[in-house]
Amino acid sequence: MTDVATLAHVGLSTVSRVINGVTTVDPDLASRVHRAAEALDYQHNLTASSLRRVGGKTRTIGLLLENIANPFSSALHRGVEDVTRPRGVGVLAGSLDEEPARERELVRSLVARRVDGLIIVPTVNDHSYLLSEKRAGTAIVFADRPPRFFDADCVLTDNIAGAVHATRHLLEHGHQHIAYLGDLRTIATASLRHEGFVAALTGHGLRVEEHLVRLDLHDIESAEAAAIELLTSEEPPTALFAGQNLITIGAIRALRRLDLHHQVALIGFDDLMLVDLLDPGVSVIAQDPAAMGRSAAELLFRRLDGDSSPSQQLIVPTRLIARGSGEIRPR
Amino acid sequence: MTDVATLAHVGLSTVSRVINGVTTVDPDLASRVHRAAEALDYQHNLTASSLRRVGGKTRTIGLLLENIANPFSSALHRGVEDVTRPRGVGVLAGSLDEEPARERELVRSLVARRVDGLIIVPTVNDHSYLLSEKRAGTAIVFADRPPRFFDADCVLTDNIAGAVHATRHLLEHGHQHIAYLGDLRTIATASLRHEGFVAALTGHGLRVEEHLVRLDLHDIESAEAAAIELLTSEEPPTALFAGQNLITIGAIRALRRLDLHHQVALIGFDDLMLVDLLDPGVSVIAQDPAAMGRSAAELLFRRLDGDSSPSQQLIVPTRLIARGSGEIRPR
DNA sequence: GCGACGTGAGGCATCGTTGTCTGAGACTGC
DNA sequence: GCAGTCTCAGACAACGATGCCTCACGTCGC
Repeated sequence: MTDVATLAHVGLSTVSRVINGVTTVDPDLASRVHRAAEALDYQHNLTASSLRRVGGKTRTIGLLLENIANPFSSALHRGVEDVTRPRGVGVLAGSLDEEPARERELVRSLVARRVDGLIIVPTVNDHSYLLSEKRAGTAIVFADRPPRFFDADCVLTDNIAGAVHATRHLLEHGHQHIAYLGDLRTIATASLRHEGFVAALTGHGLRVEEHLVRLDLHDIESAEAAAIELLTSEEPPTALFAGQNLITIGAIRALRRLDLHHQVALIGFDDLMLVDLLDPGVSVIAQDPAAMGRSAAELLFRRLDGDSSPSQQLIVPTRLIARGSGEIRPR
Repeated sequence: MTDVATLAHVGLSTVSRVINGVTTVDPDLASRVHRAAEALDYQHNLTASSLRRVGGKTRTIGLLLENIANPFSSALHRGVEDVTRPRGVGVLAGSLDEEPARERELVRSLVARRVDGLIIVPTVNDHSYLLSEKRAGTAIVFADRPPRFFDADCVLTDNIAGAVHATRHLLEHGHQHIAYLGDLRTIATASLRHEGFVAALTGHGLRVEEHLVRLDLHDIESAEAAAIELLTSEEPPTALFAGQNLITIGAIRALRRLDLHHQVALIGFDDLMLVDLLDPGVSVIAQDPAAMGRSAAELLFRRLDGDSSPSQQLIVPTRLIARGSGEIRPR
């Protein structure tokens, strides 16, 4: 910048003014500055700029996802990007892999980089560790899962309503023995879905058959194994409700392996690509991760723009997509 | 930091030394500094630090992908993350959506943030615009697609070999009339795959039947339409080779719509989730995007660590996964 | 006992910017 | 013609850290 100033025969401040588009600069000087900047291929340094600027915004936010590579997370990421990009804000994303230590470690490193805000799909079950960051002025929004012991905006899927919807759908198709395959109980969304499942059954005057409930499944293999075990047991279910997309895949595999995919009903929570091409097509409770990402980013920017109203909870509705597997009736 | 120094009754430099783990500090002073930092919940400011440090590394890299949300890109992203994380390096990722203007715009914004390096899956067909960044010391690695008019490391899939492999596989199963459905010709990988297809046919003594070649397909819908058109034409192909995953999905849809999925063979380039559960399973040429991401990141760090040897081209092999659809014989 | 030397702490300039202050010069109104 | 006002450019300090230099102090050798 000094070099540009020297070459253009102007003061340092004038260069700064020109770069920042201040209008009260003589057009002649401005064009000299531009030519000099061009000649030296000068690149504005945003880090130095945000260091000096009042408020010190870095125009960068942090995004903590379960796993960047999974379709739900990456769709959410894209939703966030669609909102940040027009504002010229960068996104530093990281995967937590359900490890609480990583969440804390990544938050630390993002705070050290002085991100303006954080969007977190949390794994930790106590977020009081974020209090000091919040006091320091970092805006924080939670997505998909709510914060615990901490007050912040969040964007959630209506997990209970979705699970109730799925379960009722199966009940309405005549099923009395519905199995539930769920993710780790430590994951808030997983326990809410389980809750919805239980609520729908009891609301329908049925008892939950505990032998048909399998929790703490976290990958395709364990879900497949659990489903096979259930389906080959003495009192097998006539329908399966899979609490999450990898579990749904495991369930599909199990049903096909046992050649029961036309007999036993299946509904999965969260949509999957290509399942419409299977026979039968897999019915799902679809979430809208891209919408969640967009909403989370919008909430974050509202805070960054100075909104200090009480924290909000946004609920994104789910929708049932009937494709065949959820409409199979019991024999 | 000044506050910490005051509270701990030490000099500013000592605080800096303690924070940076310099060992020549009196343990007594060090613990006083740590206590003071704790009490004030002091957070190290990495941006200011990298501004002052010699070399000025920000410990952040930029990653430009086709679209963060697509499975290939997000797997590559995860591969990059797995290498950057242990080094405490952050990743700023962005989607280009095949728009050259976005590539230049994003590179600009990343350079303004003074990233240490860039990993680019390019859309632009002239990368000479990167010369000044390279001179300024930004390490640059290309992934999936090579740079043009610019010298840099790159990590590529063996597109020609993969396409040859797929085509030969179909030829070996007796097909003489193979259709090719390809992505935008402006995309380097797409044109290489087409090239491989042509090479395999001519190498087998066959002419390319131009009426069976459809290029510039970029989404599911256009691919499906093109496939339907081919399959319902007067001289329909007995096998399809789909040049990319969305095209493969379009082809699957078309075959099912026409109920030809058990008659007409199909091989897709790039693997897809769940296609093993379809009937028939879809045979594919699988790439390894996570490995590409890891390799790209490793090449980048080698440069950042000072390696200045001539630029390398790393070729990641593909592998054919036979699942049924590619093994259908012509009638 | 004194100078040379090694060790570790503090002072100060500095990284690349921007915000504030000052002042030169033009312009207006009486 | 002069005071007052307005406009715009440049000098300078500061953002939060680190690198270099200096200096105090203790140790060692002669």
